[in-house]
Amino acid sequence: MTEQIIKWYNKNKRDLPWRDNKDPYIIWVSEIILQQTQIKTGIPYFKKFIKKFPNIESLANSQEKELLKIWEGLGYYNRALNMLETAKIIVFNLNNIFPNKYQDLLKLKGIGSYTAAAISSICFDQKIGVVDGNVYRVLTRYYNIEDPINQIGTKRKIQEIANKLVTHKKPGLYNQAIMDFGSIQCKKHEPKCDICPLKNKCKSFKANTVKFRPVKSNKKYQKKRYLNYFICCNKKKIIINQRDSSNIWKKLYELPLIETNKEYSTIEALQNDYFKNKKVSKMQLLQKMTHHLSHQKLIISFWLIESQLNEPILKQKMIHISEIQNFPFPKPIQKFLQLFFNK
DNA sequence: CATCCGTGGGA
DNA sequence: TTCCCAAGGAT
Repeated sequence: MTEQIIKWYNKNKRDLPWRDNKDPYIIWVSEIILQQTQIKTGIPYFKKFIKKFPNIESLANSQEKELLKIWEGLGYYNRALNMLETAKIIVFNLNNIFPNKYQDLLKLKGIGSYTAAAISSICFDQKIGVVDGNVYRVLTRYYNIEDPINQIGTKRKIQEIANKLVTHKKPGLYNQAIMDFGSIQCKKHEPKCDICPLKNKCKSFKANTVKFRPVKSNKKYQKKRYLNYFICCNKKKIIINQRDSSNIWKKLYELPLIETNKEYSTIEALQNDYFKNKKVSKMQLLQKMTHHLSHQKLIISFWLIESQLNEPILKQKMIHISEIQNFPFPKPIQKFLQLFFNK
C-alpha cells in the first residue's frame, strides 16, 4: 500500500507553498494554520504569516495583537496564542533549537499527535504516521473499519496502523502522500474508486461500504446565544473592549456587549430589562445577524446608542475610527464595522 | 472522555 | 435551509 500511494503521489501531488521544505519553522506554521482548515483557505494566511514573521525569532518577539491581526478571520484563535508561547520557549529557553523528536514536540503548546508526527517526519525523517481527517478516511475504507473514529480506542488503533505503514525511507514524503491521496483521490464525496490504484485491496470497496466510512458516533447540539453589541459612536470615536481567554474569540476585540437570554427586537424591552436606571437618550437597532460557530449559534443585534453605557463595562478603550483596522475583530463584528462605516 | 474552540464551502 | 467537516488540540 505504501509504495502504491507514493507512486500515485509522484504523479498527482499538489504544488503547495510549504512543500519540498524541511525547515521546521515553515512546516510548523503551515501545519498549525491548516488544523481544521481547508488548504484553499490556509494558503493566503500562510503567505501573510511568513511575510510578517519570516523566522521564529521575529515571531517570538512579536506582540499578541499584531499576531492576532494576521490571524483575524481564520478562527480558532488559541492556535495563534499557543504559537507565540511556543516560539518564545524555543527561542529563549531551548537555545533557538527546534525540537526534532516526536515526544519532545508533543510537549509544546498547540502541538498534538498530528502536528508532532508531521514535523518530526517531514523535517527530521522520523517514522511516525500522521493521522488527520484524510488518513482516517483512507484507512477506515482500506481496512473497512466500522469503529467510530471519535472514540479514543479507535484513534489509538488507527495511529498504530498508520505508524506501521510508514516504511518508506522518506517518512515525510509518504505522510504528505497519503494526505493528498485522501484529499484528491479517496475524498469524502464521490471518491474516484473506478480509477483507484488500491481498489483491488480495498475492503470497503469490496464490501460496498465506501460511502459509509468513516463512522462517527457523535451528534452535536448547537447552543444559542444572544449578543447585543452597542456602538457608542461619538465624533468619530468608538468604544471597544478586549475579550478574555475564557470563551470564544480569545483575546480579540469587540464592541461593548450585553449578553441576554433571549432575543430583543425593541429598544423598550431591552432597556427595561438591562438598563432601566440608566439614561439613554437615543438607541436604535441598526443590524441583526446570525453567526454559526462549530458549537454555538449566535444571534447578534447591533444597537446605536448615545449615552455611553460606561458602568458595566471594564477594560474599555476609546479609539478613533481610523484605528479600527489595527485591531483584530471576530468575523461578524468585522462585517458590521465595514457596513457601518463604509456608508 | 466529552466538549469547547471559527469560518467557509459543498451537498 | 440545514448539516457536515476541513493537514486538530486543550481541558
